[in-house]
Amino acid sequence: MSTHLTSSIERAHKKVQQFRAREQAILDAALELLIAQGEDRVTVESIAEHINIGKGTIYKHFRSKGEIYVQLLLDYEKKLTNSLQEALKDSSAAAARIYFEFRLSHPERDRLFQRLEEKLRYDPSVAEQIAALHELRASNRDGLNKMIKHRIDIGALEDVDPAFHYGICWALAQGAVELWHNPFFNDYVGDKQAFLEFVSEVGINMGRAGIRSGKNASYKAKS
Amino acid sequence: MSTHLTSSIERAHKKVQQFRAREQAILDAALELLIAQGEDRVTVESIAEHINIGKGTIYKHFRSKGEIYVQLLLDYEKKLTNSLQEALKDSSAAAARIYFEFRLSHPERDRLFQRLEEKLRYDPSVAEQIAALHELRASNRDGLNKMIKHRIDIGALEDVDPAFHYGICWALAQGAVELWHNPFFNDYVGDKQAFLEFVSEVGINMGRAGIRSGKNASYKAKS
Amino acid sequence: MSTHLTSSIERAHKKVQQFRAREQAILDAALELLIAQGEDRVTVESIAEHINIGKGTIYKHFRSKGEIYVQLLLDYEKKLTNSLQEALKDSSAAAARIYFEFRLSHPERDRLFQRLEEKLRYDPSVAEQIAALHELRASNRDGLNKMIKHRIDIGALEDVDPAFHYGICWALAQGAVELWHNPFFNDYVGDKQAFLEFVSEVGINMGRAGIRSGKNASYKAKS
Amino acid sequence: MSTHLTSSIERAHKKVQQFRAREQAILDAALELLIAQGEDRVTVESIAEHINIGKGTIYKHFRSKGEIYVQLLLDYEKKLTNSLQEALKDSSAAAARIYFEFRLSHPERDRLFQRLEEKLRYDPSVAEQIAALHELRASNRDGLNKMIKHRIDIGALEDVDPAFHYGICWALAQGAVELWHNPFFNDYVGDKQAFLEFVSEVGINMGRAGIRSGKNASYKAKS
DNA sequence: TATGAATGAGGCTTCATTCAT
DNA sequence: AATGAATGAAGCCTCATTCAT
Repeated sequence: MSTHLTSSIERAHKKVQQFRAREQAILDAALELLIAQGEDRVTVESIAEHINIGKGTIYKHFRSKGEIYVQLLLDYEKKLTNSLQEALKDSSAAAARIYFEFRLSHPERDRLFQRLEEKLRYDPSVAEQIAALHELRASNRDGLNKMIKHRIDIGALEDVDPAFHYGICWALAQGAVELWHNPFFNDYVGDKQAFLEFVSEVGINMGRAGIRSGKNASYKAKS
Repeated sequence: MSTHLTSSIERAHKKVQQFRAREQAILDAALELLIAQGEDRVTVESIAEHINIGKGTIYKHFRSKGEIYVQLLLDYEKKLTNSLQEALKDSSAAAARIYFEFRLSHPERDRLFQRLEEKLRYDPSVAEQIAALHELRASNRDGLNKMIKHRIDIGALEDVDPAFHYGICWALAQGAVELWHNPFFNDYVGDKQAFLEFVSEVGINMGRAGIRSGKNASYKAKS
Repeated sequence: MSTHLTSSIERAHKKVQQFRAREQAILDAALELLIAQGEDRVTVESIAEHINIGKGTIYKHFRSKGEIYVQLLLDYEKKLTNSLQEALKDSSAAAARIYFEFRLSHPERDRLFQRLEEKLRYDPSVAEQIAALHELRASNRDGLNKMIKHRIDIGALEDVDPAFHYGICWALAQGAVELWHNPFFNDYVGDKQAFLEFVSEVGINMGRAGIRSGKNASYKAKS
Repeated sequence: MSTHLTSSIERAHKKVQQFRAREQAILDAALELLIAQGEDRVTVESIAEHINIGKGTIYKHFRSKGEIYVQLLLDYEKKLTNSLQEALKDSSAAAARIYFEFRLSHPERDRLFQRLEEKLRYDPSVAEQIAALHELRASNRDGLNKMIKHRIDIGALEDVDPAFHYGICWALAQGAVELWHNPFFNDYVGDKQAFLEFVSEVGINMGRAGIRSGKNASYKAKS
């Protein structure tokens, strides 16, 4: 009886595990296809076929196509959070480096999530998860912000609104990612990998104090 | 007889003008709706309704939905070309400023065109126009390139592959545009306009010689 | 004054002539395009463009696209009528030869008209003209019929319902025309022209008395 | 357990059968409507409505409207193949009789398929199936050809290019089928069924040696 | 629970015909 | 009379989601 009970529990446990695994398989398949084919060409059916399950099964795990995508967004943001967490412990510029490296190491992925988020931003059926995503991102931002402030205080960064420092890093990373996918540049920039390194380098140094000329511009923080 | 002839010509002329005007109305409506609703939510029918014409009328002016979009792309690129032409006459940094200002002055528009181009890039039905677009852009790029080279020669810009300078400007502008649309940032960066100015400022100075630390990185030009 | 009047009449006359000529031009263009492109690919616009007139002009001459096509049908049938008229004066087999030659000399045209007629057969807007067409054809048929009867009487043709003789000639001509357009046969029958000659030959002799074996079949006329 | 398994398999089997049945229902509905209304008036929606299924369902079974039609073509040609196979075993004229009977027994169907094939012939989306169709037909043709050759050798058929014999049979059958649909003839030929028998009879005897007069025509095989 | 057949709203495009100039 | 811009019905096809088994 005891063995029976145990095995029953075990079986149930195994089932739960399988269920979880399948969920992950769906997410992996979706991500793979999204990167390979673009956001507009992936259908629920193609995801199901790619992992040999029925289309209906996907709807046992996710309430809509959108929910698959938000989940991907959340997972991605969590990874970034984890990477930053460590680097933010001291207030060095290390976090900036991590940030750039994280985003630029897989430009296709990064851009995909940008696009995905746009699609979902005003979809009421995933509003809740989008809110969770933004919360996560706010925490990352606040961590970086704190670091930026500290570096402004010690004179390492120019004294402007810390949001500007963050924003410009975001923008440069974002732009580099877009550029990566632009075939027009692919034919023009010879060594794309070297270029991304260059971007990181520039990005990390971008806000250093004393390097810009427009010292009296309106956006300067009033000391 | 002569007046009659004249008025006949005039009438024909008027007709042509009206036709052109309608074409422009379609383009304007398309642009307006694209910016307001996003690329995926605009239908041919909605464009037609927006200016109170029949769906079929649009196909008198454009062979496909895609052709409307390419036309918008071309018009935009031509405007940029005109703006740059002037500034590129001397080889100062003025062109860089123009470039940033042009792209950042209407971020919604700029981003829209980015997205549009992606959609059309491999659409065989507009391949020809896309080629024309790329030609135009290449000429802009070459103009900027020449200016960059000159500024490297006089020591004003760091001596790396000129494509890198161009690329990083493109990327920063691109990223700033994306950021502009990110509601997450909208809530965070207080004065968005000031931020864009900051971006321009940083962008223009980004590649100045002697301001970065990573002097021995692989991407440095061998002197 | 008289000259003035004359020239006025002349001008009016010329105008009428031009109008007629234009009508013929429309018909010619339609026929040409129909043969070149197939019945389903010809549009009213393409006809107008082909002769450099406005689309609307066509509707000054014909009330609908269908009316253009019926007119073509009628003209074709009239030509056949004229050709037969002569040959039917004596009651020799000459008419049968003329019939085959007429239909097989331009197989594309013949088949086109077959198709056109099908399209129009139940179009109420051209019912009247279709009736006229059938009347014309009936007169041709009756002429042939009379000849057939005579040849049965003199023992030159087998004694079956004359309609059968007519029908089988029609069918063979029709079939040969279809075959002419079948690419499957084009690759198979080496000398298409020779084949059509063979068809004519067989067709003319098809109903000769005393050559078939099934003498007691149900369709035999009871003598 | 065993019963459970069995019933599971049975259920799956049943499902497959139902799917097949529906596919056949679509084909049947399409055929019925095509014959009743003509090739140009049948829409995908009308087919769906006719068997009370959704428009989209049809696209689970066929990739395009064209694929429904090719399937009909293939099924038809296969039936003919089966019928001929038997008759071609000996080299008598039996196959010719079968051929005529097959085509003339359902003239509407035969003509429809002719028309359908024309429509699809250059549709790239069904090129593969059209090729299969032609292969099937070529095999039928070759079978008949062999029989014809044999009958020429034994002096039963006139010594002309065997393709001519085949072609003329095809043409006569084709023409008879066309005639069957021509309302002009419907009013004229009293007993249509008897007429078709007459056609068969004539067709089978058409090429018999020694019955034509034009013995020296260019198309004659040089003995 | 897993399945995949069924659904139908929604999008793009064509073209005969009308009508104001 | 000649024009050609405008129209909109009609057709094909896609795909997220539902639901019976």
